[in-house]
This record gives sequence, structure tokens and C-alpha cells, in this order.
Amino acid sequence: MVTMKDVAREAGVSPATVSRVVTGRARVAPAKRDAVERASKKLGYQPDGVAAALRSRSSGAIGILVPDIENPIFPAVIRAAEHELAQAAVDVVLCDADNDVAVEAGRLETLWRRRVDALLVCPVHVRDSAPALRAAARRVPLIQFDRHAIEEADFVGVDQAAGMTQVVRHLRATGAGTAVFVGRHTGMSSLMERARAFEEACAAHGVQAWATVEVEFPDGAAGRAYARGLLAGGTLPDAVACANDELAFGILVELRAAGVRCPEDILITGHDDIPAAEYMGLTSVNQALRDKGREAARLLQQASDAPRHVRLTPALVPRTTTARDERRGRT
Amino acid sequence: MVTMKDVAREAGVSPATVSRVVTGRARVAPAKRDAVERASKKLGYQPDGVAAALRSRSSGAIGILVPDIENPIFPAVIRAAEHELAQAAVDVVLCDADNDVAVEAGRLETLWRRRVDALLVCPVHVRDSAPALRAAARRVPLIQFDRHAIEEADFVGVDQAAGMTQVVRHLRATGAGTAVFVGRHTGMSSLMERARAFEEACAAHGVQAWATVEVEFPDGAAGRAYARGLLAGGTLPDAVACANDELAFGILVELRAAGVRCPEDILITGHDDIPAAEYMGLTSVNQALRDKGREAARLLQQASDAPRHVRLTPALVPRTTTARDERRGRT
DNA sequence: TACGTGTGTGAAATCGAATTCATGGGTGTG
DNA sequence: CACACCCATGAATTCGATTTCACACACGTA
Repeated sequence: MVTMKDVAREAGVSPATVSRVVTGRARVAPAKRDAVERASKKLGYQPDGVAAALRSRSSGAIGILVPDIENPIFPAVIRAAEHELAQAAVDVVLCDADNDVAVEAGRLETLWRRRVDALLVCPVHVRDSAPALRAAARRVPLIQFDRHAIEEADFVGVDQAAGMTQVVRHLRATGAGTAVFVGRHTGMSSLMERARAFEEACAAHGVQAWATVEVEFPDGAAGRAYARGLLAGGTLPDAVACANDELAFGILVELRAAGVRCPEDILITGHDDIPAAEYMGLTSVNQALRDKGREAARLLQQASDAPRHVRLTPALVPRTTTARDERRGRT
Repeated sequence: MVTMKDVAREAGVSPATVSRVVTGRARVAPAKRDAVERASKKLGYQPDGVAAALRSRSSGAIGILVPDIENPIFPAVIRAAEHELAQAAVDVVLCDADNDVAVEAGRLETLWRRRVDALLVCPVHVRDSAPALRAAARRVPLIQFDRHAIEEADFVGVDQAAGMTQVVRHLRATGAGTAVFVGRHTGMSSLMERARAFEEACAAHGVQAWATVEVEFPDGAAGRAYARGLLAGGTLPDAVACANDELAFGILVELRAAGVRCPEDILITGHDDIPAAEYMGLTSVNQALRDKGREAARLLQQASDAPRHVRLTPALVPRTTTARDERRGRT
């Protein structure tokens, strides 16, 4: 283990000078700088980040905490953030909250003990995540992304109303007179906003909103279950707008299995535009995940006093599940 | 910032004793132990992980390095490993190599500077990743997963031959007399093994292997491109076995768009069984990703002298893209 | 010539916990 | 009853870098 002291001796300077050269935080005479650089190359010196973190009180790492890494919307955000941050030489400690508020609180403690310089977190629950998040935000800069739980911290997300309005307008244009929303949820701020936006958009664009269907957890299984209920019920709405893509996939495969054709018999839309949506031909709403990650990373770099709330604009991506001529639907 | 010293003063003991209580690494009289615990609760003491890491020369964290977090096979592995490790109170520093050997080497340096206790890495390239990996493995325990690049480090993966044999046998049983393999690759050990296994399995099971098709990168675009070529060529093989699911998706949608029906006109299989495969109805090979992550984490816990190579057994998951009665195909 | 001003440099203190070492009291055995 | 031994404990050292502080030297100006 070659330390700064060794380099100092080799270069014939004091450890302090080596530190100044390595961190670049102070001016050093060109001759000595050279000597130090030569010496550290010769000895293969690698600064110890742990020691540096202890003394400088900054670990050069940030924590990212997501409800569930397997949800495909997160890797994209994480990656974008990681890339943006790598340029500033800050690395990422990643944690998964397992969709559980208690686990989430524990992870926040862990990250704090590791002295991360900041936190990027997508809260598990609008309400129940708040206490732990608040506590964390008091100790270290914290940015919420995708979902939010507390007002006093930064937030980067999309304008859900804008996305849902595009969906409803598109459904209306392709001939839907009636529609349901599947995926209302009491714990995820993004889904809550989507449900409300759906109702408002339907009212505004003359689509009859049959219902907003609540789900326990917005995955494919919930979509399948809903579809089975729908088939049993008899009458189908003209369109089903889903809170995310997995719900839509579940509905789609279940309806297809029962012989219901999409888009001929029913229109279906998803939300998030995860990679699989393209292959499934699912009309969805792109969440600008990359931008979200990049934006979040950028907010981290520039500290601020007042909480900042950034809303990116999502974009509708029409595909085959709504592929009828606009202005010429069945209604 | 409340430190150990504060707790010691409050509890009326020395800092050394507080340390002993906190780490649990030495015996302490019950009375004092109590006093320390009470004091640290009262003061809200949280040990500083950075300081502890410096002195104890162990950070309590491991590094996970993957070629691309957005590849859906990795989040599952990461999550399983993270959960397994969390129980042992070790956290995860995650890095993305951007499918680039140079970036990968840089990340390995970063992780080493952070003094991670061990590394879990999926190498970007069989050959080109080797030097950096070897260097890293000399300094810290290293486990390769999914793909391998060096012999002298542990490896956890699946038995590719077993998986591919199941695929070919299944294709044969559902009536395929001719088949091609799409997704040969010169840089990813797993795909290399799959390609070779395909040829051997075809020979062994009486399927005529038309070709193994090399791709630049095994994604949906490559699948589409191949499918277009196939359509232009005129004759279709009875079956297409793909090196991964994305390739299969690309082929599937492109063929469907051209009016080729699957499974009626052609059989298609993927590999990895990513979540979307279920919705797409794609026959695939499940890689036991969870087990892989868990197994890797377990290897980390128990150090060893000789490199260990663990091969898990994958399982074929038949779905609609090969849904014909077995023993009654067209041939 | 004398006196600021500025700048590069090294010695030493520091970050917070883990660990080593010496000590004193208690226990067990001969 | 004495002697050896064990164990809990605190004082002091250590991990490897950063940062403070003071100093010496060079330069410019009066």
C-alpha cells in the first residue's frame, strides 16, 4: 500500500505538497508538481478515497434509492444520472427499497452513515415515506424524482396532466366515446396525478369516463385480473387508459386470449414507454427518463436554498394498440 | 455531529469501550454496555462509516459493475445480490461500464479507490476486459457473473449448453428440421457459448443448422435487420433460435409486419426470459437470475483460495412462439 | 535601504473510529 | 495464603489524507 508519505519522500517534498498536487486545490511550483507526478507514477500511487473523505468531510459519492430496480423505468434514470455524475467524479451508491417503507428508511440510514454527499430518491409512498425522507433531507441535500412525498425537497418529474391530456385527446380522435382508467393507486404520487388528470381530460374533451380502477400494485397480474373482470362483465368501453405499461400488457394479452382484438374492438394505452412497449406495439407516453436522470444530477451539482420543482414534458408515442385513422373512429 | 467521544462522556466510559459495544467485537460488562446503549440512543449517535472504514481497512461495501444497467437481465441479478448482502450489512456501490472496456477499467479504479471489500463484475468483453480485471482481482476478491474473461477469478453463470440443448430438442419436437442461430458474438462469453452449443445440439438432435449469424450488438435493431434480410432472401428456416430475447423480439415484429405468422410459419425462441418475454409469448430460457445474484453474494461471503466456477442450470419456458403440438410438426 | 504584500512550502493538528498496550482487579489453583 | 492467569477497561496510537498555521523568501514600492 503506497501512501502519500511515500510519494512525498520519493519526490523530496512534504506530504502537504503532494496533497496539493493531487487535489489541485492550491498552487504548487511547476518543478515540484512535476516531481510529485513523476514520483506517484513511479510508485503507482492511488489516493485512498476513504481517508480523503474522512478529513475533507465529503465522500464524493451520492446515494440513489429506488423502490425497485427491476422496474424498468429506474435503470434508465439511474444510468443517465450515473453518467452525468461520473463526469464530475462522483460515484453512485445504489440501494433498493423493496417497495417497502421500512426498508426504505433503513437504507436512508445506511446511506447517511456512508456519508454520501447527497441523495436521489424516488419515494415508495406519498405519505408513509415522508417522515424518513424529511429526516434525511435535514442532513443532506435530497432530490426526489419520479414520485414525491415531501414539499421541502427538490423534485424532478414529468407533467402528468400534460401526458394524460395527450392520451385522452388521442383516444377521442381515434374514436373513443367511453373510456376507463386502470391503475389508480393511493400510494404513488405519479399514479395519483395520472388518475386525476384522466378524469379532468375526459371532461374537457368529451369522453365519457366510466371509471378509474384502483389496483393494489400496478403490474401485469393486476392488468390481467382487471381484463378478466371486464370480460365477465360483458360490455367493453371503447378505450382503456392504463397507469403504466405493465398493466396495459396484462390487459392486452388477456383480452387477446379471449379473442378481443386491439385496436379493432378496443383501444389500449400504457404509460412510461418502457422498452417492451415498442415490441408490444403499445401506445404509450414517453417519460423522458434520460432527461429526468440528467436533470436530477444537474440539480445535485448546484445546491440551492429554496426547493426546486422541475416538471419535464412527456410525449405521446402512438402505436398499433390505438392504430385507427384519427377523426374516423367507430363512434 | 455526535461522535463516539460524546457518547463516551455521556455514558461515563472511554471511547474504546463505546467502540467495543458498537462493533460487538469484544466483551463488555453488561452495566457499561447498557450505559453506552442508553447514551447513544439519547444522543442519537450514528457511527461514521468512513472513519470506521479507514481504521479497520474494510469499507463494508462491495462494488457491482455491469456492462449496461438498462439490460433487463442485470437489475434482477443486482437486486438479488443486494438483498442477500444487506442481511450481512454490506452495501453496494453500483457502476455501469457503458459497454465499453475503457470505461470499465476506469470504474474498476474508482471502486478500488473507494476501498470496496470485493467486486462483482460482468465483464464487457471476453478478451479485452481481461487485463483490467486481472489487475483488480489481484487487489481484492473478484467474482465474475454471467460472462467471464479471466480464469483465475470466481465465476457464476449458467450452463449454456444445457439451455441450448433444451431449445433445440424442443424445436425438433415441435417439427423443426432446419434452424438458424442469430446472435453469435465475438466479445460476450455467454453468447459465444450459446452459438457453439447450438451447433452441437443441432448435430446431436438431427436438426439441420443453416447458419449461426453474427451480430454487432444483440438488440432489437439487429433482430429487425436480420429479419429483413431473411424476408428478402425468400426461403425461411423452420426455426430461428436467438441468443437473447431482444433479438427475438426484433425478428418477431418484423416478420409479423410482413405477414409471416409465428408459430404457424416459423418457430422463434429467445434466451434469458426477461419479463417482456412473457407478454410477447416468446419461448425462452430462464437464466435463474435471482439464484445467480444470490449465489454470487454467497461466494463473496466465504473467501476461498482456488477460483470457483459455479454453473446453474437454466430452464426452457415454452410459450406461443413455439406452440405447436410436439411430435406433430410440419416436417 | 527598509518595509509591506504575496506566495509557495513544511510541520503539525485533525477527521472519527478501531486497535494496541498496559494496568488493575478478580478468580482459581497449589 | 500466595502466585499465576484471565479479563475488562482506559490511554494512547493509528489509519491516510486534508487543512491550518506560521514561516521564509521574493518582489515591488516608498
